[in-house]
Amino acid sequence: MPEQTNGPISHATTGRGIPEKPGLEGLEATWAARWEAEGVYSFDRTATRDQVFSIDTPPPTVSGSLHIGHVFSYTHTDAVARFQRMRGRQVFYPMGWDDNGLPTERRVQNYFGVRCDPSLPYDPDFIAPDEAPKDPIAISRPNFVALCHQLTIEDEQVFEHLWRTLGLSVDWAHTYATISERSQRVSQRGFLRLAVRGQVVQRTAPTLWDVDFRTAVSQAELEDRERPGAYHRLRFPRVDAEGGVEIETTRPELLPACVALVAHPDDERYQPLFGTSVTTPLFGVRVPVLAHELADPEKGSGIAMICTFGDTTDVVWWRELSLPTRTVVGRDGRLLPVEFGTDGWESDTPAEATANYDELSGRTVKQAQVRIVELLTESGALIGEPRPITHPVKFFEKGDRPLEIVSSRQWFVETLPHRHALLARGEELVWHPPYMAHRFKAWVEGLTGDWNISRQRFFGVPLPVWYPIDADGETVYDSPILADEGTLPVDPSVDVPDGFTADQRGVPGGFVGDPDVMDTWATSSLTPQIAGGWGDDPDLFDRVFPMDLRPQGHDIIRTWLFSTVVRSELEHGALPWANAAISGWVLDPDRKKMSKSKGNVVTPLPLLETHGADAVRYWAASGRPGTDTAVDEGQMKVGRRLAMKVLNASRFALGRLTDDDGTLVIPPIDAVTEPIDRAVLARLAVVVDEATTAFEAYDYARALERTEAFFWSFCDDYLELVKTRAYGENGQDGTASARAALAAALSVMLRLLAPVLPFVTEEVWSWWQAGSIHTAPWPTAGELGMSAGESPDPAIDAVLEVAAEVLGVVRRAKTTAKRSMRAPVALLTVVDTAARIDALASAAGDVRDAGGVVELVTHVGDEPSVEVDLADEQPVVS
RNA sequence: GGGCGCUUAGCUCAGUUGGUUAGAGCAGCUGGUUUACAACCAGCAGGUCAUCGGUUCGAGUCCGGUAGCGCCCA
Repeated sequence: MPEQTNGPISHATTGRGIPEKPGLEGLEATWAARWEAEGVYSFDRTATRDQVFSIDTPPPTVSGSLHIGHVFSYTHTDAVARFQRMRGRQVFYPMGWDDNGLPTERRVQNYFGVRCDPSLPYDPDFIAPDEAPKDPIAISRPNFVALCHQLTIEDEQVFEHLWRTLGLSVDWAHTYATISERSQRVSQRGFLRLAVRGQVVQRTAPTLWDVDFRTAVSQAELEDRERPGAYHRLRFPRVDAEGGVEIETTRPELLPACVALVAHPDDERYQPLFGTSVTTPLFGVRVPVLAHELADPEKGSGIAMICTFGDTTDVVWWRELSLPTRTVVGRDGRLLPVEFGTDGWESDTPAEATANYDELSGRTVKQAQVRIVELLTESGALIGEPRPITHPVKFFEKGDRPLEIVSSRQWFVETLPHRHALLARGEELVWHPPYMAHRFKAWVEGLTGDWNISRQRFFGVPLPVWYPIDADGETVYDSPILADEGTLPVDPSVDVPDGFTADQRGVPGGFVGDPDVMDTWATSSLTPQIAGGWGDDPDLFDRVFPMDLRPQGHDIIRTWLFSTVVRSELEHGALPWANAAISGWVLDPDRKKMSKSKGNVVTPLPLLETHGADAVRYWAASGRPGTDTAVDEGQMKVGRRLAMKVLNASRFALGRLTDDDGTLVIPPIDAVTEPIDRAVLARLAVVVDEATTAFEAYDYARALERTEAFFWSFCDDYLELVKTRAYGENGQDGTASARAALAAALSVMLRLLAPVLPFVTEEVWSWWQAGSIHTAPWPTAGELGMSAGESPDPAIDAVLEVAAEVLGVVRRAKTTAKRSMRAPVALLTVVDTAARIDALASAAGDVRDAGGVVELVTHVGDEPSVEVDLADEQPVVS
């Protein structure tokens, strides 16, 4: 570890000296390599929990494209991490790669031109073709998974290069991947612990289903999309009375799955019908007319048909009204074969019903809708023409066709029973910015079901479960065989449960592995446990968990943040972290949301190469917490200008501290005696307080803004005012004062800027200081001769204020007269209050030097004025 | 339909418990280069703080209404 300096200044310079022509080129590669070699960011795992600042970093999806949004939010986190490190905390800042799940599957399919067919045997000699063929090659699941691993390793290297170029201060020794063996072990262990407590259970239940991916999805993965549809008005004849009931539906093809009609209990139109029955058109199935509050009297005719299942409301009705299940939509999105007149499919007209249904069987829901409308029209059950509407339809967020709801056997993590506890955790968590807490609250309050974690996919963490096969060859799902925790991770399609032998797989009296994998969120919800070594490294875990900080985007509050809180609540009865810092989105330069389909996604590496890492970080750190921010190359140029200014101003300031023989002379802080020098340090002390307070509240943007504003005025005014005195060539008094102030101010400013501009500040630090600036102590007001929270002495502060103002008037006069800034001022006459004249007197020499003033005359008077008499010009009065 | 956020200079944004004349950067304009910096410096100009009303001695700031934009959830 580099040694930390105690004060701001080390008297014997240990740096490598000031370069003639400093530059920004190549700083990223140089310092990234040096930091790695010297272990500047390595986590000291002997630190106790109160000394540690631990961060649950979002593992980026490595199969996704590199996106400027990554740079944005990760920079915010890194700035906070660097601040905490300089404050003396041991920062636990691991990086993860999210390579688990569907995005990787899709990328592998497209990249190699393959598709997974789990029925095929493993081919040990399979090699992916160099170029993806037009028609995908079918390969076995083990071959497919191998390709997934192969590709993610390449993708991870691309990301790591980006992070290192950006200068993230992560400890690369703690890197993890969500599909790695350890992640699988933690994920499966988490599942088993839930299973033992009965908090994850298997049941057959209505499941949101994507017919293209052929997998279940969870509520958190839904999104609504506006789609055209049409209301079809259908007439249901009454069973024991004349007349009929007219309902409206957007999904007439689900008529054979109808199990009831429903209206609002207060709806007077339908109250006489409650408790009676009607029959479905075409199919002659008797269904009851029932009452439920969720029926909307304003919608359609005010009475709806309940089908198993058309939408999530159907599920609620089905469950709360204890209705039977008639499944017609299969997992491929086509209508299943049905024989009316059989058990569960009773009909008044079974032959006719079956004949009608045969017209639909095997068709997709879309095709079936066309056909059933024709049948309904012929039979006269369709009243009028279908009425076109646009309405929100539920999609899997990665899917292309509307979700269906099918009844299937799945594993569910219970969430609904813990809703109250989860809401309490949401209030306990400190949100930055605070209003983001609403998103979490609204999501938890809107939960409609437990969390389905089974996915019928190939690349993922397998459920660590087998099932016995009875003597008749039937799988006994009710008696799952859980894996032994000591054997994790397991793959039930390869591994054999205790008490069985491999040749008993799939035979009567034997066993079968659960074919499903877990939802990626079932693993990603455990990133604090994975990164912290839960179960594998309890010593580490105790030092880092619960973590201090979860940084993430607001778009994944309902998924990642929510699921992580659920798992920590169920497993540890605690929050997984104390703080959540929610970053905004990056918008394209025209402030539009970036998306692949729009083709406006900005990739980060070219920007880093053009402007430099510090400049890109400056742009990112200017985006306030939680605020959406547009990509702004102008802002990056400003950042680069700031970095250049840091180089030049530092070189200049340090040059003033160098004696003729080239040695750096830095007087101690108590050599600062001149009022104007004391004033600048007092102002800087206020900035230190402000920046510290801001960083403690995770407001890196405010800290940067305050520091930057001070730095520019420091360069524009103070540096100009003291440059001559600091030289000590004119034999002036106060040279030591100026030098001490310059050195102290520079040291403090560099450290204030270090979290945002790690490269240029480290470069300058290395000129004159030992060790890395990133492990140097965060500056304090105390080292500037002030107390924390102390206000500057007004009389002292006025010296800098008046001097800067007068200098400004002199500059304006020269600019107005179109003269060089070097043009001499023959006579400068200042009239002001006695106090301000006194203040100016304290800095008279500096003002004369900075303004090129030959003669300075001051008067006390009621009407303040500054008169600038340039040689050979008319006097300019201000 | 419910909730959250936003609206300040041409653009992007600060403006913290209400308190002098509302600030910064970018862009624009006018000038200036040889001992830190032309990838620079100095200066100038630019605003009915979305809108209407209320509280107050005093409102960009607090309260209410309206409009527009964005997001989340139904």
